[in-house]
Amino acid sequence: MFYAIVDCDNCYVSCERVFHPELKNKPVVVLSNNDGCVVARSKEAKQLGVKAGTPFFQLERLFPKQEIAVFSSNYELYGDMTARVMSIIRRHTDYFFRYSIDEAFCHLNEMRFSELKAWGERLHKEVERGTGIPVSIGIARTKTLAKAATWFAKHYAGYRHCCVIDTEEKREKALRVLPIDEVWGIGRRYAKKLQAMNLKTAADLTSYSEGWVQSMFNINMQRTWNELRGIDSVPDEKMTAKKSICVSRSLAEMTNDLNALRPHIANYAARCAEKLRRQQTAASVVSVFLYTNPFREDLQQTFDTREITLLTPTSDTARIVSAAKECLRKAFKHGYYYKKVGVVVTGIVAQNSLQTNFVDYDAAHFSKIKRLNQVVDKMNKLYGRETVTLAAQQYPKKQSFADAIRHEYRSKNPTTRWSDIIILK
DNA sequence: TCTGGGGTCCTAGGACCC
DNA sequence: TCTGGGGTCCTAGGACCC
Repeated sequence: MFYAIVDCDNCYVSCERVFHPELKNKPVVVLSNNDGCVVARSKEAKQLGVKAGTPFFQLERLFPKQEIAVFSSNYELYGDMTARVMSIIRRHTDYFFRYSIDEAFCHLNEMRFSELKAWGERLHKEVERGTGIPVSIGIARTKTLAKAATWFAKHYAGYRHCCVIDTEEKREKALRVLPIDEVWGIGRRYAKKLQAMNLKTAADLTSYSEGWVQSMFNINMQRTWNELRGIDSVPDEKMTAKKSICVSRSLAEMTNDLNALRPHIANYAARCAEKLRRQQTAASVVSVFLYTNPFREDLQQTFDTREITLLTPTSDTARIVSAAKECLRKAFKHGYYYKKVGVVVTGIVAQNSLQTNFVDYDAAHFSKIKRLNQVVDKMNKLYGRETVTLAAQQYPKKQSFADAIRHEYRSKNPTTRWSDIIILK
């Protein structure tokens, strides 16, 4: 069996470019929420030396002479575009699962090199034709090697967007070229540690014994070591079922006002409930956290969190919002300026296997609430996200959830918003 | 002035129990 | 005077991913 990983190139930038073809071959970046820092860069922006995570306010100072196109992040657009990419991938394989917003792993049966290569090149073409988004494809016997293959597909045009590692010779050659810090599973910290020991490529790592790797690092590095040697060690299940759901934001402005935090927390809690329902699960623990701004060294710092365990797991918006509001009230401390706040739900179970607590359980009420939430989800899907909300989710001054954070350079939503689509007569 | 968001896993150490 | 030992559970912190 082979794994293929299909990865959208510079995903957010590619999504924006579909509707701005004039930006092809130009430096483009996409910013995080609040227009905080750079989260996606086009190839040209990378070549200019724009680093991931650069704060936006530094960009102009660092690149005064360059014309760089800048977009605020527009997750509605990226979600819709990548869903289209995924549906095309689905048609090309018997089994696949989404790994992140812009990546999917596929299982491929035993095929010869020429067939694997042709499969990848065909998929690339169809995704590009169907969505306008370029993808890179890596194929190998383990997920880590497939990831390595996509690195080659992206870095060498000769692979025509698809690199296959199907023999021992190719595996060994690839490892000798792949820099240690490009290995999937080795981040900045470990890369530094390995480089300090004079290990520079993936092959340098695999030349050491498993015992050495285990004693110097941990079980994760041992898995990576095995995967690089061609032994499948990262099971699919490890990467699918979600154990927690979190919705959080940095606020546009710090606040020490409990009332100002309430609508934020209510909205994040409501979004958690929606996510639970979408994946047909329920949660039994609701928690809220409040951070001050770590960059403001002149101010007192605090990290406050509270959680509540519900008698029965639920995905009901009203229930989760009210629990979150209670957490907020208990966690909040006067005299601190909070900057980042969020809601986390854990203790997640499948909705159809709900362990109900009989003290808390009323079948008729339960099914009413379930229907209510279904109707709300449907309306919000049809007419836009905040068509129906709880009063607690309302911001003063009729702001919407999306307006409550800064998005100065946001593109329109040509694929999902009625108002932006030309109506045919 | 301005510094993202959403996840997972492992490990060490403390609390607690018998 | 002398200060057990093993198991489990929880939490915080640190590492990783996109």
